[in-house]
Amino acid sequence: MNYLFKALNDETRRQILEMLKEKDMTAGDIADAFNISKPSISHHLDILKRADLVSAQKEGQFITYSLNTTILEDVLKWILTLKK
Amino acid sequence: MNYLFKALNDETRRQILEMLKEKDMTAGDIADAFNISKPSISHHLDILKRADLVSAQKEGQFITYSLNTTILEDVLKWILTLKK
DNA sequence: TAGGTATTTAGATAAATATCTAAATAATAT
DNA sequence: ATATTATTTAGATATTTATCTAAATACCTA
Repeated sequence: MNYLFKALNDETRRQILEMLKEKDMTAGDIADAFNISKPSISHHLDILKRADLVSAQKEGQFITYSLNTTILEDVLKWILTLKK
Repeated sequence: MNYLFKALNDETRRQILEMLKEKDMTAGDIADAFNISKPSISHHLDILKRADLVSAQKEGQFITYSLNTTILEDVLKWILTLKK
């Protein structure tokens, strides 16, 4: 739960998730969408991956990232229990 | 949205919300439930208040905090849009 | 195998944050 | 009025985190 909230607590990472909602993207394409260095984006992707919010598929030279929404169930449940 | 996720990104603060779900509590009672100094808890309560996740009612010498779940709708909506 | 492209890892740095103690504020009670 | 209790504010510190540049790794192609 901690990892999840940590991963979601960053505007850049949330935007990455929103982009991946539309379509799978390579690390490079994701990085190009931001005014942030590739290593920094790589770090953000790593955090998202550790939180299981995205998955990575190596395709030759490229690494394609996909959104994983199943883990979001946990957040949803937690919030819903608060709302009684 | 940023404030909200920031506020939720802390185990202590999430526990406070869970406690307030059960019943309203004074700052002191909340602080007593943790192994953390009162000023630190006061700071956490301030962050929750700024995020509009709790409200505070002054009752004489005491300040009673209550959970405010309406703002959680925003988080729910954001997550649900990700889930398509 | 040599060179190019995609991505990550390593190491450094500045900013944000959680925590503490001490002091300030505010209300109550003697 | 003074002391006591509840809470916050101020200031300091250690840890975490987002970012950068430079270097390493991995794959592809000629």
